[in-house]
Amino acid sequence: MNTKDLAYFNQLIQVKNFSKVAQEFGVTQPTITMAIKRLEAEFQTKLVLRDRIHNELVVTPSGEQLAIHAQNILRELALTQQEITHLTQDRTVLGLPPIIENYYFPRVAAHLQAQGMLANLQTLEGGSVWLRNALRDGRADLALLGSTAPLSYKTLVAEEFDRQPFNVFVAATHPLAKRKRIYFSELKGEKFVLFNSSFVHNTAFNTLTRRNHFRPEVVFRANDTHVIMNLVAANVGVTFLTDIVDQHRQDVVRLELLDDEQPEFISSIVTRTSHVLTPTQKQVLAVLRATLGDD
Amino acid sequence: MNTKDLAYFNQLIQVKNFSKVAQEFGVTQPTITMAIKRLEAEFQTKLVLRDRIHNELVVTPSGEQLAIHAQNILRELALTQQEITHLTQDRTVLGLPPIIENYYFPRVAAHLQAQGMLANLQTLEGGSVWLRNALRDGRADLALLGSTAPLSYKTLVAEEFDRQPFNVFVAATHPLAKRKRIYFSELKGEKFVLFNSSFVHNTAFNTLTRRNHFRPEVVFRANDTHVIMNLVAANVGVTFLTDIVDQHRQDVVRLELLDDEQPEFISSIVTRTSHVLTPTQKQVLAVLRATLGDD
DNA sequence: TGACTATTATAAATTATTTTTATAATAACT
DNA sequence: AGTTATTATAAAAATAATTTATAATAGTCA
Repeated sequence: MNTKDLAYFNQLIQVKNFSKVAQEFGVTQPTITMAIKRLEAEFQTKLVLRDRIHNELVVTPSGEQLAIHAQNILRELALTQQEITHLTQDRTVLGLPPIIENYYFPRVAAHLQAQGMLANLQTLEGGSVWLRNALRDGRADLALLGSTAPLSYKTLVAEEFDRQPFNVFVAATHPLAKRKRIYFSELKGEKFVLFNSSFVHNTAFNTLTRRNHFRPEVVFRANDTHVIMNLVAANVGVTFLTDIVDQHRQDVVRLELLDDEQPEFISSIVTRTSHVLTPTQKQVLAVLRATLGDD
Repeated sequence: MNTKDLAYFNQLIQVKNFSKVAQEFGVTQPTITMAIKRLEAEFQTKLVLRDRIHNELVVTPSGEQLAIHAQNILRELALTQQEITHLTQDRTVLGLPPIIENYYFPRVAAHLQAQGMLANLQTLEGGSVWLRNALRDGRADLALLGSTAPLSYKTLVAEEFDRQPFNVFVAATHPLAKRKRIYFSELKGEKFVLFNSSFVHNTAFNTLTRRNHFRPEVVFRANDTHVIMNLVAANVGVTFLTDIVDQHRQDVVRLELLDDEQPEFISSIVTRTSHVLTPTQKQVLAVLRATLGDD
């Protein structure tokens, strides 16, 4: 079976017009007719029907079924091409969410530079969820990801290297500032300044507010921890962050949480199950493990 | 790209001999040579190397990479064929682990029979783990599966319909028989008669023994709950089962567990994410939901 | 109604691809 | 050196895919 036929079919399912598909692929219309016929013969089933009454193409259940698998196969082929290109050109793309890039990466970068590996290394920035998908479809080869629960996917292998509790930060002048430890429920009624760009922080925060049955009043959301800390220092509100973004300021106090079963910021080195690592990628991985592992 | 080339390549990786692969596929040897050349041209990389010194075929990293994806693609194609066959022939294969078949299925069967659907329905028996794989590769279309944690896989959709706590069963003459509820830790030192064929029961049991730091003395394992119950009645040992396998006997007493965070026997209706259901399969699913859902 | 349009199907010719046949090349083994 | 096992190469043959040209079907509109 030719995968080209699957590509034709996949496109036909989308645009529901043989002639348009032919145009898009730069072939003539009978090519598409024949391709579909071949697939119908191969799977011994009708794939599309012509609804003359409403003048449109109807996809049979078998067609729907094939469409799903055709997509999977085409995705798999594209990924293969991506991976082999990275493999032969010795390209290494490391996915880094901003928080992890700020806190963990400088340490790693020094070691990588020392071994002359920073040159071949390309970084790809984005949120943890976005990067997970980038890793899945081959745009990245390795990634450091944050999560609240241990990552577990069939297509990805995650290796946890750090766990950080979430903390509450309040202005030094805030009534709670004298405390070292508080329960999250004590924040009921507080105003919050939150981190916008981190899916992980927000997930953890939402878990805690839901568990403690309150609707938080979020007065501002920022993408920069410095901005957040400045607002907290000015008593605009309190915030909820991990210690790894703390700048140890005089005017802001860190409070630990006393709650049982707190969410944690879990950092993991993640790779694709199906990916064969280049020597460089293996080295990068080794450096990541050595640098981040014994924390 | 022709998937036949992937099949040739996949086989070549296994047997590492062009001539043998040709034989197995009933083609001549240059066919294989050419197929590999086509793939190497397509992906612009060497896939295999000839190690003249050790006289064997070496697979390059790119080759390893392609091999992984070739397998995935071939599996996907086989699954497609399976699913379309079931779809066009209106075949429905329902996977049932023995415990679930005994307890839940009789109720369902009555309803299915009433609607004349029992004829087209084929059942496939096997352990929960084995059935999960059968479902994945298309040997089954639907399955009822037991598990200790909610099932969550990318390729499968699980719909929980029941949760049962595990219980301990002891002979009526056993010292613990007067109790209604016990802690699992109180079973330290007991002899156990266990269920052999259930992965789920064993997982749950192991979790509890590990958590309570003891090595259970298992004196017998059986595949039939009646055998187990007879042994328990005869005070050969105590057992650990869900209530759904209980036959409400006079000579055996059921004890509930008082432990926090007990494992549970979770029963789910499971289907494949990629699977398009036939009308019959939809009906079967509806009956399953209606019969099992409002418990 | 009949000309016109948009769409898909069919058949023969053409082109491209795959497989075979025949044979060469390489290197290990005796 | 001859033999064997293995893969590569080249030309011929066989298959398969695509195009060209045209038919078929049904809807649209004057």
